[in-house]
Amino acid sequence: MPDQKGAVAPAGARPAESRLPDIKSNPQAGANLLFLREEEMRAAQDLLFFAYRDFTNAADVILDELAFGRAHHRALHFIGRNPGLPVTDLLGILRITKQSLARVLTTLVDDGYVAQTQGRADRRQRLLTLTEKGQALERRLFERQRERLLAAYREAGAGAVEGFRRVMRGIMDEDARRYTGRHS
Amino acid sequence: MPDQKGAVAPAGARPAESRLPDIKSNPQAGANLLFLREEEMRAAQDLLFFAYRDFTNAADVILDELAFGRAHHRALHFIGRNPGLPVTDLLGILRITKQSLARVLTTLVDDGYVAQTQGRADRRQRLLTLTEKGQALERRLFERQRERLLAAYREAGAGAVEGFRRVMRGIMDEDARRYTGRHS
DNA sequence: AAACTACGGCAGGTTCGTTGACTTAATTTA
DNA sequence: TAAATTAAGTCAACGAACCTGCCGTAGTTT
Repeated sequence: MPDQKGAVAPAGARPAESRLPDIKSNPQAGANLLFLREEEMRAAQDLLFFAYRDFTNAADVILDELAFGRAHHRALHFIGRNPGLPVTDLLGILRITKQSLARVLTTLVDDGYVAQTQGRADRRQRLLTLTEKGQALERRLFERQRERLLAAYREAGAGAVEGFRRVMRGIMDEDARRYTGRHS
Repeated sequence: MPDQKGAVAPAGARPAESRLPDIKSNPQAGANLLFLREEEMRAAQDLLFFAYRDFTNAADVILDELAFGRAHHRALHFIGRNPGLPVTDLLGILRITKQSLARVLTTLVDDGYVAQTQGRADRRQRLLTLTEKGQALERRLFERQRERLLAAYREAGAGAVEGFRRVMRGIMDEDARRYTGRHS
């Protein structure tokens, strides 16, 4: 969408003080700008849908092998990234109910991918960690997504990546912004 | 993650030709760079999860009112963006089965949000469009996501938005890249 | 001692995705 | 023109992953 403004208010066609499009003095240009804004927002909806769809899809081949779903992958990812995470915190990250998490967590623990250890400070807590088997699986899943991401990052360049990060963090909730800030 | 390279190879500590970290001559720095890369990729997984989670969530309040789900929203969005879209094309965009789509499409048509017209060139086709009621609903849903997105765009700035676009398009599949290119 | 919290589990329900088989109508191909 | 293919719809059955509401146990806080 390059330089649509120029098409609406070509330089030299009017006195100097109205070279930039002005919504008040030129309702036509204002409407046009609003339209561009709107199209930009809708295009972003597309971007989020397709990028998320294809990114998550990348790991599905491996998950299918093991009869696991994406919920299992999400749990593995966040436990791997936060060793010793209490169940309540994981629930807060995933924003699902205890029962939904229990279903995937039970199978992950039973199959030896995730270990639970009693909290020292608060013995009610079950702190979650990946076993070696769990780490190995998480790594396999990660590798698939990594390829895709690495290619995208390399192609886009460092500046684009920084912009990507800024916009993505702006889209998410305040608490998620805080959480993602901890890691960087 | 600013300027970690400087910490590994401080300027002036070595002859000029090795100021930039070199994986071959300095395996320690190489391992460190690989680690940074990996952490960067995992951080991106977080970004995609949280941004998508909170972005899609934004419209849920309205969907709940009408007893619709996200599948309905996705259909409304892509039909609204592509008036006269044949069913097969919509299936290709959403990457779901005919039956999954039929379930939401039937209710959308029955409730008067979506209209089907017979294709002129190929009369087997049912071309999908939003009715006025459908457009109004799509707009309401869109407004919720728009606020969030607009704030993120405004905060991040135009350069960051361009970077965001580049990375997102890099993550998605080839055909999705082609599709998203059509609109811009 | 009472109230609260962390975790687990049960019962039952919804949304949204799946496969497979079959029909109708229209188009394309041999 | 007959046969094959395609667009769309439909039925039955299933599965993944979410939900609410309720209860129990153990540990912590007030």
